[in-house]
Amino acid sequence: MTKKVTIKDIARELNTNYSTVSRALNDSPKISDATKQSVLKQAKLMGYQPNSFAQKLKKGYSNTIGLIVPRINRVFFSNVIHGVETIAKQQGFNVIICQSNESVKDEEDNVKTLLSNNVAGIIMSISKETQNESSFQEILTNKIPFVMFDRALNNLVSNQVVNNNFKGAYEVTEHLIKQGYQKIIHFSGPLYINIYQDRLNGYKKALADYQIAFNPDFIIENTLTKDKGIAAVEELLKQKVDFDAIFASGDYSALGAILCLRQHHILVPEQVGVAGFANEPFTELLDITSVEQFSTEMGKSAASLLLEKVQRKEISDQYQNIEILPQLIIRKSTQKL
Amino acid sequence: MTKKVTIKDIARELNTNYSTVSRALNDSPKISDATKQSVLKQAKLMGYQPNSFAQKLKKGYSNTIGLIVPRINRVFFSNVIHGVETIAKQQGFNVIICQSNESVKDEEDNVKTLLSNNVAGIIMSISKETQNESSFQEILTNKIPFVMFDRALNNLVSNQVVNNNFKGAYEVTEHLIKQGYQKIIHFSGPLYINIYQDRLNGYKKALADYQIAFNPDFIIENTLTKDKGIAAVEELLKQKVDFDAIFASGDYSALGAILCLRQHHILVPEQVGVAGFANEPFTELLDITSVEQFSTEMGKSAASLLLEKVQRKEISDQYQNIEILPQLIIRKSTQKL
DNA sequence: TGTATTTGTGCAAACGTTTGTATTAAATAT
DNA sequence: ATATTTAATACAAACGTTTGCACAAATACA
Repeated sequence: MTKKVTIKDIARELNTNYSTVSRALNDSPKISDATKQSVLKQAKLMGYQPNSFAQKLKKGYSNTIGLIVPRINRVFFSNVIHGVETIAKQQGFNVIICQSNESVKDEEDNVKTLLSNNVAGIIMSISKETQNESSFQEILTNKIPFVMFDRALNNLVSNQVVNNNFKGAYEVTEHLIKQGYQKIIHFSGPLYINIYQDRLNGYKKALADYQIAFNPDFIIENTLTKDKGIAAVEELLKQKVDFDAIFASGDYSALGAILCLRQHHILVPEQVGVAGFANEPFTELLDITSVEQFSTEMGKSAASLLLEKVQRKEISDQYQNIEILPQLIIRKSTQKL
Repeated sequence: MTKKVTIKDIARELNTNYSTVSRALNDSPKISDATKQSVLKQAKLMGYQPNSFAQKLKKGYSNTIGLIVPRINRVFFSNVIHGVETIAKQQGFNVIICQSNESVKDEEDNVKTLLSNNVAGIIMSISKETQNESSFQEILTNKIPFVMFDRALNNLVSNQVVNNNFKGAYEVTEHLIKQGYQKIIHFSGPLYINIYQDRLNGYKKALADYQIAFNPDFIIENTLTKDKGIAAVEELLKQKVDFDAIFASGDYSALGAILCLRQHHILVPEQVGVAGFANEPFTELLDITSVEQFSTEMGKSAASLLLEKVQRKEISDQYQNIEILPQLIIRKSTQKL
């Protein structure tokens, strides 16, 4: 580990004072162009790299923001991270990424780490375990800018960037109806999670708007995995339920449904239309209708919102609530016409 | 932003010197238990958070490592990140993640950022553009521990964690042969990239070992996308090439091949067996034989290796080369028997 | 009782910057 | 020519820690 070059070294070499070097490097108007040139040249020559700790210590703030996600290696979240990174970098900020592993305890640790790293602000999506703000109370009391995305606490007023799940579900259902499907099954996720509740509501509203009676038996609540999708269709067929479409609140269960239908030689979309939700990469590959959630956009929005707050040092009680409009992606699996 | 509590504040409150407070917080043996107690109590009371910049400045090193990947939101890389994070956290290190966006220039910027953040070491996978070490020369001259993973420069001696692509390809091919396939097409990626070259070599070796003549016409070099896979099969059928299996060096092109074959009512695996490489999530969903690369393990290995170097401050010329053994995942798409 | 040792604490320098103020030299005004 | 302003640079303090050294009090040893 060779000794680091400091501004003092440069100053010594140039027979000048290190404050001059500092100002020259920061392009201060008090320094003549000639010296700026020579300092810059010498700095490059000696391979000078500013010591960011010293800078941050002196300045009292860092150009770093924190990002807490439940899991880094999930398509949705890695896209959000990508979005956050993009905006942050544009504005000269670094991002420290933490994962909570869906655990409240880890979440709390992450918050501590970020705070002692003096981040300028924090963006987070809470873990599935998180029921209240105790794990990130310190953010709130420390009063640094804070933005929640996707999953948020509904009883906590804060800056938020969330999806309009209601609308997404409404559009899927509407599309199915317009394609001529009438008996639409809905695979829902656990209804205590608000996003699934919202989607169910969107589905109901669309039915109502098109004068289709809502049938509670058509709601199948499960965990939306591929296997649950298969099992659900298997059961429907066994019970000889009369249906002509499935709107699954998650892509994996939509896939399962399709695989099972195909197994039974039931044509998709001709006999049964199937749509998912989330626009997982495989839906494109398999031509499954789904709903794009613009995860990268969500990350960008969250970062923009946070950095706006950071820049103007406004920790006001003015909270902002940004809604991302999802987009229906129509593919073969629902195109009967 | 409330004023931060410092050790001086604590010292003042306790009518003692701040050096005593510092030592007490660091559990120095020179401090009596009584004072330690009272300091700790007071620190908690006042909500003290150490200023990590001051600490890092003073200590001259940080418990942070840098990670540069081409893209954060790729399944492979996000898994690697996950692995790195896991090990780093275990050992009390933070990770700063950067993405090069497959650009040499960004790569260079990332290196600069990381170095000025005084990271203790750097893990990276080079961009597709990167042909030599110029973009990260500074790491080498600064002599901080450095580990490359997956993509590495073949003419640069360094610590590496790479996949044994040769073996992976060999096993796929061997498996196909053992299933009774004899006329095996190989979709290869660009052969100037070493991983594809390695896979091709593995394929050739397996053929040789099982006394199957190598037919150069069976090698189709493209970019391994879904569309290229479709196009390639379309062409094979048009040319009436006699083949009974396809080993694609990437999963997407394997998928394309399957979709195209299905379109032409050719049964997979009965008439044609198809295998991919990388074990992308969708291969499991669609039952496509592929090769697992243990990306999370790769991240863990890279992090362990780096941290080992970091801990013992050994920047010796002793480089380590860790090989990850890939695993053939046999699924329906190649199970003729 | 006096000296040596241990134990705990205080003092002050240092890490590498930024930045307010002082100083000098040059340029302009009187 | 001298006084005044301006421009460029130098000096020094500060950011919040860690840590070597000095010191005082308490204990041990002779």
